[in-house]
Amino acid sequence: MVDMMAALGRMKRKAGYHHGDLEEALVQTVQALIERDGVGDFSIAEACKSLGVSTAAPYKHFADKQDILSHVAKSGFEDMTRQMEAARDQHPLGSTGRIGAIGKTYVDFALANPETFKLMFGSTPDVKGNDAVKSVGHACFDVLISEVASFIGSTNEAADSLQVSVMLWTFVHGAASLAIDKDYEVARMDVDLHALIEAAGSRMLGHRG
Amino acid sequence: MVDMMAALGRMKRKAGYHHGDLEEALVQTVQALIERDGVGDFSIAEACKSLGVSTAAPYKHFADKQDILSHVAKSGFEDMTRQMEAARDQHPLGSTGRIGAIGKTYVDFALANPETFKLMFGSTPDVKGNDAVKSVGHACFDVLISEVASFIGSTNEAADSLQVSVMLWTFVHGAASLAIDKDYEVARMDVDLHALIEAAGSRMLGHRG
DNA sequence: CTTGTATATTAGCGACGCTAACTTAAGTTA
DNA sequence: TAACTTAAGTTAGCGTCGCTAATATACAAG
Repeated sequence: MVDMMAALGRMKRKAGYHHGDLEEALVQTVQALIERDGVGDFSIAEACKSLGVSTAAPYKHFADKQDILSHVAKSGFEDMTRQMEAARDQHPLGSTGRIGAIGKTYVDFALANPETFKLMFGSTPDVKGNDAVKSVGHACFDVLISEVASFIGSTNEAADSLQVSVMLWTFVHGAASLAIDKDYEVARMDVDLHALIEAAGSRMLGHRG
Repeated sequence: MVDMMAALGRMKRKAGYHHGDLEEALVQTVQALIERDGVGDFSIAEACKSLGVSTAAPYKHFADKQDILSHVAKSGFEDMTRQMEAARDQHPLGSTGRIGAIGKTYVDFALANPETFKLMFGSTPDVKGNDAVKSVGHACFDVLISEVASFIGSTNEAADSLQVSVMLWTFVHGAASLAIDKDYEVARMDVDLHALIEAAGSRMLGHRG
């Protein structure tokens, strides 16, 4: 018993105190469990078991379950922002390709991390109210919004760029949501997501009707 | 004690057996609790308490919690379908007003029953796999899809009406989702939903570009 | 080496989902 | 009406979970 615990401890210890970095390890483990079981069905207890710590240990690092979820959501926004910026930067300045790349990355992130995506944009009050989450959320939105704004703003058509930004975000978010929830499948529609987004995007960025 | 129980029983008895119609009462009570607490936080136990039955009673009518949720989702689709048909029928045949009315009802239903809406379109496998839910879900989709199809089909533009249907559904679903999850607010955008939908709808039903 | 603090443990409470065994009421038949 | 069947409810209890209190332990600093 003591031997096992000591061995486990050695495996996970990296620096500092007993576990090493239980806080970061918990966020990663919980994120994996959320993707496997869903936000509603995962348990902190299982995360503890797989990390070899007691079920009381997390409460030295987090206030409660919602607090852990907030950290997972924050990490998700950081990842998403990085991916959107990288995709955007592969297209020349001022081109519509930059906007398309951001939108496609938005959808691809949702498909790759559906439950984390739902956590990020769902309405759990404690997560949404968290200041750190709000902050990284704004940074993430700004990548899309400011890109659209700069493109529309540099066009001779004087329509408000904010309205177009909202329209694009709305559409891309709807596509991501219906795709990850398998609603297209349930409605017996097989949808080419990237083509769909391109078609809608050109209508919204083109002449107004 | 016996008096209390007898009195409670009398209050709720309407027809048939002990409670009257615990099955229907549970679906309604659970739906209300879901709207108050969210799909993830409500409890069957509280529904039982408020109905004056033991916590074991529900399992004479439902297999498990997911089964109750499926019945709530089914009821939601039935309500939504009725509302969409009623709104559609207030506009003349063949007009775009019929499509707009359906879309607006979709969003209004989501705003009025946000947690039920998330249950209906979220990806809980047991709920989505339920045959009764699938059936009423198809009926609901068909109201929108067939209306769009009949409008586009009667137009001289020969584009596939299915693509436009998908685009409209996607947009309306995104607007509903971002609105009920308060994501527009978090991104500091105040959005006039009906105007947004009208603007996007006219772009999608208009000339392609 | 002692002291202080961050980190972890054990033990346990209350709520929940669900089951097993039992009781009661409603409907059926003689 | 009395006996039987079955649907609908009860009580008791198991295992899991979120979270807390009290306690132990490892590291850091003086």
